Amino acid sequence: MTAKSPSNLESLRSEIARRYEELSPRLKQLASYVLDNPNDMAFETLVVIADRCAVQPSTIVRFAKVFGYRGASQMQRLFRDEMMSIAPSPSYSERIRQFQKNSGSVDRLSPYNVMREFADSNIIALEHLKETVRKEDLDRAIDLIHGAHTVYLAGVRRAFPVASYLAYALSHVEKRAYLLDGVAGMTAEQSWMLSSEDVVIATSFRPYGDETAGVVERATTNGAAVIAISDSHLSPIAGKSEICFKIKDAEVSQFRALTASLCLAQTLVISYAYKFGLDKDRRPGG
Amino acid sequence: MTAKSPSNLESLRSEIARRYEELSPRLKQLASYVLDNPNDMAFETLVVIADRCAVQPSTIVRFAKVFGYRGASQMQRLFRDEMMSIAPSPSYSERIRQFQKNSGSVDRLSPYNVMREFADSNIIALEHLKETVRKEDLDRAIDLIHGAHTVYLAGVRRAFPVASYLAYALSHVEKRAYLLDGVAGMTAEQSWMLSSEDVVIATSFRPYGDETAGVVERATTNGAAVIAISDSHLSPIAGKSEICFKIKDAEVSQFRALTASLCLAQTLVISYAYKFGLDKDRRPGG
DNA sequence: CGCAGCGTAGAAAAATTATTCCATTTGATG
DNA sequence: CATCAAATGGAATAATTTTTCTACGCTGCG
Repeated sequence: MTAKSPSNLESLRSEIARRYEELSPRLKQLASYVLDNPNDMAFETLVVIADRCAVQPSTIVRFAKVFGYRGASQMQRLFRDEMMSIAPSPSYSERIRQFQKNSGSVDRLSPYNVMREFADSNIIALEHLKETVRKEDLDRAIDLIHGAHTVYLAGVRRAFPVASYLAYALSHVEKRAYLLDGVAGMTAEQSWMLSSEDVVIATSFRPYGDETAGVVERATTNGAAVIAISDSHLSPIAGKSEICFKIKDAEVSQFRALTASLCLAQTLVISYAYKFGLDKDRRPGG
Repeated sequence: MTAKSPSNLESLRSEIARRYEELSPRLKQLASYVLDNPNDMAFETLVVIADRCAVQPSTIVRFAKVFGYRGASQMQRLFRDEMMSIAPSPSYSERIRQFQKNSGSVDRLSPYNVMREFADSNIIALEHLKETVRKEDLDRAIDLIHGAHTVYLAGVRRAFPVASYLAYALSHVEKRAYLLDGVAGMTAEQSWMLSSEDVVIATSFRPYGDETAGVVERATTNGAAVIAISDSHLSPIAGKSEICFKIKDAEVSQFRALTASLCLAQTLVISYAYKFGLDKDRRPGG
């Protein structure tokens, strides 16, 4: 009876369904509960689950063993994993950890391997991005951009490439865009122009630059909406923003990448272009 | 200390953000982990969480108490509830079906799907990068950078973020780097400085900018080595360069990305840092 | 009617997990 | 430089959760 145990929820499900008829009454009872309440299975303790389907805790253990698991905990893990993969922040850190564990060895620091490692980390970051960015935020951001007279881009140091890319790309989809580049130390003067008709897209990563925070400050004072791209809800720009995209970019031994942030930036621009006019045949990305 | 405790994740989040500054170092450490890894909070045991953010289990309990909970378990419940509400009854196949419906035809241009498509394309581009970049080129490029007195960065328009990122990153690993930004129309004057001791990293994509080509021209005249990052061996900068990395970046309906190029840029900088000194304890990627 | 075999409940034991407590460190202040 | 309060780590303890085990009851069959 203790043979192969299904190693993913899907196959466990079908296994339960398949063998349902041959189960004893109590196990049937439990089986249908298991199929109907996967999230209880993921979160609750045996006592709670047992209680909810009027069964003894030990029955759950028996059930798990019938399906080839060592114990109920083992079976529960399937449900948790499943949930993890659906849920908002699907174990980014977990995957990174896994990945970094694998890549330990002698020649790890050779340029070629650094590149591979970087590429892989970025891939993970992009997958993470797909799973964490919320539809609604994107939609709102794009509407904000559409409504704006001019979009101002703020970002210094590591965030500067993001800001400059946005300025470039927005101009190419015929959206008025102004890069607050601080040339000639005129950040303050530049941000003075912000009005309630405008939108600021501020990008800032730890350690947060004062300049960007200053721009955001000024923006809120002047009534301009702020879209933040940042790495934490604790960032000084997150609090004052209309929408905050929390991006988790790849990191290889302390060096952080921009891949995910730029992917989001591109999404914003292109979605804007798709949604609000701009002749599709043109080549804004050239 | 045991006052009102936030009763939903959202308010806990903002409460954490609000009081972040007044927290002790360890609690801060935990706080940012808590904000960044909600699913770990929901699923893992205290020991595991504690381990992952390099803190004692007891610290988590203390943290929970600071925010008004009776214990860590109480606080964890919030995270679980949140997750529950997000994945109401996440019949797996149901979800899959949902997803596939979304990504077919009608709604393909919705921001959310644009982002997914973009992320996927970038992933493919990164896979491609891993396969096409040659070890030897990387090694030579890094040696060139090492040998250079100063590294000059050239790149306009779409290539500008790459150049600016390189300038930023190189400075942070203590390599003299100078961004030829063309401010005040001084590209010519700026590139005049190039000497045979220097190296130029020139980035240029179709349609190739004259400015960058001009810099490369000047560099070869002055005897400076050129490392090119471009999309074709036929590009005007490819011919005159010591090394040319041919990058195929992702492209979603005419809009091209920068992911692969930036990944390569990061590889160059970090490999350089690994290979030639720089105290590893420092944080150049900040 | 008694016996065998399975299924079950529930208590007891084992394992795991959360919390408390105290000694030590840290950092600030007079 | 001594002193104190706050913060911290880590072991001890408490709570809980899971698993095992045993005894009981039911059902079918000789």
